[in-house]
Formats: sequence, C-alpha cells, structure tokens
Amino acid sequence: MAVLDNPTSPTRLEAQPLYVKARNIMVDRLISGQWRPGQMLPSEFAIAAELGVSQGTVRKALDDMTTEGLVVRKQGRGTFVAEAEDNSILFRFYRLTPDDHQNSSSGPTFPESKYLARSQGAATQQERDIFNLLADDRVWRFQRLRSNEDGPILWEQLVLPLRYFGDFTEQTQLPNNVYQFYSSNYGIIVAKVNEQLRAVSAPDDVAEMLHLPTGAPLLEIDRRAIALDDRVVEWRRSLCRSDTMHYRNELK
Amino acid sequence: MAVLDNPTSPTRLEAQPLYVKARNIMVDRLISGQWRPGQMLPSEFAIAAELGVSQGTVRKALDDMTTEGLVVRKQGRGTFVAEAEDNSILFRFYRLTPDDHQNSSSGPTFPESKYLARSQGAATQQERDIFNLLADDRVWRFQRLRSNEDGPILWEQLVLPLRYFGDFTEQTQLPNNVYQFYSSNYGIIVAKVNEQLRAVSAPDDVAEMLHLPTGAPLLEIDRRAIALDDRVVEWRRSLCRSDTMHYRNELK
DNA sequence: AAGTGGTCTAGACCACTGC
DNA sequence: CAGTGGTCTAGACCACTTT
Repeated sequence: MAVLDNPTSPTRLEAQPLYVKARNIMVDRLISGQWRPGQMLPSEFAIAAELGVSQGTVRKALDDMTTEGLVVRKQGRGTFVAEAEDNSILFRFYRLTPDDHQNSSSGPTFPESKYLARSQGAATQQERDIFNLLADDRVWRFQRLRSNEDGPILWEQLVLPLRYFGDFTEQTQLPNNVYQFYSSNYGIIVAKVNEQLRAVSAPDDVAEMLHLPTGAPLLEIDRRAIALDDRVVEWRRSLCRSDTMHYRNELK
Repeated sequence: MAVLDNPTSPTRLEAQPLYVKARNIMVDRLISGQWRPGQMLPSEFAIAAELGVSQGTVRKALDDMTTEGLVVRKQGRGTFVAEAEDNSILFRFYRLTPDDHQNSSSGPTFPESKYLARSQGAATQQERDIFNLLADDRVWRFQRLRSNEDGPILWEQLVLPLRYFGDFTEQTQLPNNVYQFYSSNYGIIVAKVNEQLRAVSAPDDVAEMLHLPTGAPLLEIDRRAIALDDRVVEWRRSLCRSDTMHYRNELK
C-alpha cells in the first residue's frame, strides 16, 4: 500500500494537499538521516510510485524543497540533498561585505576564524529560554575572531547545547564553516536563521581585538540557527566593525 | 494570431520557456500601466487563450509573479495586481521592531512620519551614480522624523529624482506610506529594495531629535528602492535608535 | 542509448466567492 | 448557480548528463 494512501483519515483535521504531505515525508527523511547531505534522491517517478502519487505532484513538492534550499536539482543528473558546502550556500547566511570591493579582485570573501577560548557551563536563564532547555542543561560556549585579507572584522560567541552536541571534548576543533560541521557530524541541517541587528558601542576588549578605539560603533548581530525540526541549535552573537564593512540585504 | 506564436524566431538567442515569456509579457503590462494596482487580471483561461498557451503555463507564470509579490491570488475571486497598501505588503520592507513587544498589545506597528524639511537641488555625483542621472539632473530631498507610540525612533532622508517625480511642487504632501503613493500617483511599482546596514555614531542634531546623547550608536540603513523596470527610483538613508529597537531578518 | 530533470498540454475534479 | 483559483493526473516531448 502506498505511503500516502489514507482514505479514512480518522480526524479529518489534516486536509493537506498531497504535495504538502509528500514534502513532509521527504523532509522527515532528511531529518532522520535516511537521506544524507550530498546523497542523490530517487528519481521523481520512483518517489511518485512509492508514495502512490503522480510524478507531477512529487515535482511540486521537490520544487518547494528547492526553494527552501533543502535539495539541489541538476538537470540530466538528479536531485541531491543540499550540502552546507555547496558554493552558493556558503554565502547563504553570510551578509557582511567590505564597503568598497572595487579594490578587491572579486566579491566578498568568507572570513577565516581564530578560536580564542571555549568553556562549558550551566545554561543561563536566557540560554534556557532560547534553546528550550531544562534547569540542569549545560552549554558549550566558543569565542572566535574572524578576519578577511584586510585584518580582523568581527568577534563572536557561539553557544551550543550539550544536549545536541554532547560528545564535544575540550579537544574538539570547530572548523571555520560550522554549519557544514553540524551537518556532516551530527546530521543537524540548519534550515534558517533568525537575526536581530543593533548598533552598539565597542567594549574595551573587542575594540582592542578589532584595532578600534573603545566605544566605536559596532554592528551587533544576534542570530539563532534553526534546524529542520524547528529546534534552535545555535545561538550566536557577533560584533562586527562597521567602518569598513556593512551588512547587505535585498528585500523583495 | 496568438501573442506568443513565433515559430521562426530570427535570432534563436532567446530560448526562453513559454512561461518565462508569458511572465515577461504580463510584467510589461504592469510596467506600462495597462494593468494597474488593485485591478483584477483576466482569468487563467482567458490569458492562456490570448497568449496561445495552456492554462497550466499561465499558472506557472502567475505563480512566479506571486512569489515576486507582483500579484495576489484569491481563491474563488481572481488574480489581482498587488497594491502597496495590501496589509502584508505594508510590512514587506519594514524590518524595525521594538526590542520587547511583549508589552505592546500586538506585533510591530508602522510608525507615523513628521516631515521636517524639503528641498530641490542639483544631483550630487553620488546621486547621479545611484540613479544613473545626467549632469544637469535635479533631485528632491525630504527629511522626516518617524515615531511610534513610544516616541521618535528614526530620522531619515529620502532622495527622489525630478526626472521621475517632476510634477512635485513645494506644496506636494508626501504621505506616510510613500510606496503606495508612488504606485497610485506615478505608476511606479517598487519591486525590491537593496539595503546596506551599518552602525554609526549619532550626530548632534539627530541625537537631539531622538532624545539620545550625541555619539550614541545608531543603526544606519542605506536603501535603494528599485522599480519593476530595474530603475533606482528612491534613495533613503535612515538613522534608527538602537537602544529600544532592532532590525529583524530571517534568512532561509 | 538510457536516465535524469524541465517544459507543456489537456482534462478532471475540488474549494471558495459572489450573485 | 457560474466563475474563479487550487490540486492532481497522465502523457508527450525536450535538454542535459552519463555510460
């Protein structure tokens, strides 16, 4: 019996279109790890036959998932689970740009990271609220300084719940592209991020690291990264120099 | 003969799918004003018959235009040209939110505007670059202070080329929602905006208007509004208080 | 040549709106 | 009730990639 056959739905509450149900089933396979990043999906016809719907319905579901950035379609080759290291996806969540990159040879570059410190501790009330944690939950905290070819551009702290990243040790090396790391090592796919931007005055220590005077205006970016299953899996607070960089945003 | 019939395309350079051609024809009708904001479009079948394609092809074109925010589809009623005053569209380009709106009854509110000054003058080199103007072009400049129920939240300057808004007089009153005004009075539909965000120190005069000390960190938003035909039609520079407000952004 | 996604069609039926 | 958009199907053909 096909997966989607359910002629006598008991509750009648879920009057979802077939293509939405098909999408949800496929997203579940991404969440469960049955389909892993980089892997090729079955063909549209194969999925359609398995779910008991037409190929056009599967196509609409896959189109939606393409728009969400979950899968990548390549004509003549197949449909693949999106990887964080896909080139276009490297910059998907990265909006900081040098003010004047006529001078640089090409567009914005992805900054390198130098890890300054790490610690583990009990989650604060704020952290418990953000991650929906219990009173005895613990978190990892990482501080790092990120630089491009012109020097340091931002300081940031990452907070990760032990609950999701429990096997971290004091020796675990975080790479520069952490979302790729979450994906390949923990099967945690970051589906979207919510950011709040503010202007703040640089505290002493950060100002020094960025070679700026104390009190210089910095762009603060408070980011919560949200996984496929809607859990907040990372909280990040970045302080970015604003004299040579800006945050670009296109609204449609 | 149907509009899209073109069996012997001379150049063969435009191998666009039919639904892209259909979309472009319909966007041209928005640009030309043949279809005006709020107006109901012909039915999918009527458009399909006129263009000589199937209803499914017109549907795909209209779906794309819906995603672009150009039209609004209402089941059982019809497809309508999007209006700037459509409720959801009021907030489409407005990302500023009070830090703590648990206190306010509902979500973010659209701030009121008090116009402080206006002037007309020759375009600066920067303005000519932004708008792609000639040496003798002139621009209007408006300054306004925007406030919500808790007081003033931002100061901003709007720059508009006379070329596009030539019949402005010293008496023309700009409303609060300017994009609706551009649309209904000039047929200029803002399709997207490009923003650059920075942190800056408040200059004396703006600090005073926002009841902040001189040098307080402010969020600067440099926005260029782009019309359907890809012209930049408005340049806006906003300085927003950052102690009680933030800029929210969801990246997918 | 075989297999994939991309486009396009024709037609059926459903869900919603307004007369 | 008629007219609209929304969903779903089945099938055809095209464009691209790999074998």
